Amino acid sequence: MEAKEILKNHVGKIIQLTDEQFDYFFSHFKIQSFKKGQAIISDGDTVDCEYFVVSGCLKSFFINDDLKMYILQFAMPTWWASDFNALYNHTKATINLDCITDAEVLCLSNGDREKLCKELHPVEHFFRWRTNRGYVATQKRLLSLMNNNVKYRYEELLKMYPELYNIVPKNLIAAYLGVSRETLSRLYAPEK
Amino acid sequence: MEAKEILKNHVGKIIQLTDEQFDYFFSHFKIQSFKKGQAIISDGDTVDCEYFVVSGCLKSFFINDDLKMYILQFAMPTWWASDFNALYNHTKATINLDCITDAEVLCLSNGDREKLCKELHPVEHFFRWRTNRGYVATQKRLLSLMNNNVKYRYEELLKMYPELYNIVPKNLIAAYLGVSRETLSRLYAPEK
DNA sequence: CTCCAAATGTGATGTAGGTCACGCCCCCAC
DNA sequence: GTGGGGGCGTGACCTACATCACATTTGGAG
Repeated sequence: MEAKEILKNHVGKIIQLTDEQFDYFFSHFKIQSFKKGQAIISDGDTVDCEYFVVSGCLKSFFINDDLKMYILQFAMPTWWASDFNALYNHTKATINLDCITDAEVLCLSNGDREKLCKELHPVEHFFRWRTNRGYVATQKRLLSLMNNNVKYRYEELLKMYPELYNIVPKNLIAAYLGVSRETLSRLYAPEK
Repeated sequence: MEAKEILKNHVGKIIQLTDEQFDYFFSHFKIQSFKKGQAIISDGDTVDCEYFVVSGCLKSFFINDDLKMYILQFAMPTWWASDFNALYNHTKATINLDCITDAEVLCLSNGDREKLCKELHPVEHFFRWRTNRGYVATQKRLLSLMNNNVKYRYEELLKMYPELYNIVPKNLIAAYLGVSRETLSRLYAPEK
């Protein structure tokens, strides 16, 4: 399916736009292709865009002073990713975004999003809906991190996103769960 | 200051409404007063409203099977609180909301919020802005929970919200940090 | 096919924070 | 005043997970 179709489908689940409106909306996106391992946003960058994933898989992550990586989000097709803090507040990136697999994305600048939200009321509604979902999901993850052990969190993650199991190496899963790769590896080790 | 003034000030920082528009907006809110310790939302309730804090301090929290409490949010004046997951998705509450101190709130129903968002484009913009802030703040907290130890998180919290130190007992601070009250208490114990 | 790097498994040991138990203080309701 | 419950400190011990070290497997580039 075409990138445009995928976006149209996705947006169409939440709001109705006429074909002309959607064409206008879509005209603000730029399609970009990236190779596995390629960086889209790096720590310290100026962040101008958010990215709608058409194909492939991205990760957004934070690297701490000890070079330990924590993954904020895996972004699969129809997910949106960026360093939203830097994007909204016009600060330098503290979050990295790169490609776990080859990927195609649709790129929308902060300015164009705000322009579109102003011009087309339904678009503003769409982005409110999108952020609501992210907000609620992040709150749930925060609670799960405090309340559940690694094994439970791992199984929840795989239940929610089974496709990750095949695409994403375990060390990255561990970095998402906030645990060392060794501990994750030992979860299903036979009793000694 | 009047509840209406406080809300007007808060909303006015983000969007411009005419006086008539704001009066109309405000007419959908109900003011409510609660006593210290009183519950606003309890686990299992149907959740109809979100709450804008005019005075006092609320907490939203989750209780797990072992009756351990995890605090999602302290809500001070001009903050919004609810079980947003239940509210948006029309499910039963899994999050509780109650009063740490006597409190006055402005209550807005889910239906009225959606109606206002539809009728007044700026209102939709306001709520998008509000959720964006919550989303970004929750992501930061998630990273901090994975990356920083208790002492650091405690000091960050007090730096960000110094007023909590005087209002909120330490066992609740611990429940926010995701740590036992004993550990929090030992943070500044003299070396043995 | 071959080789190297990335991914993964696993043992030994260290440590932050949890849990349980107990005691004190303070404040407010009666 | 006094009794009781909430808030808080602290000792003893426990546990989940981190860290370091090294071995083994695997898959993709040449």
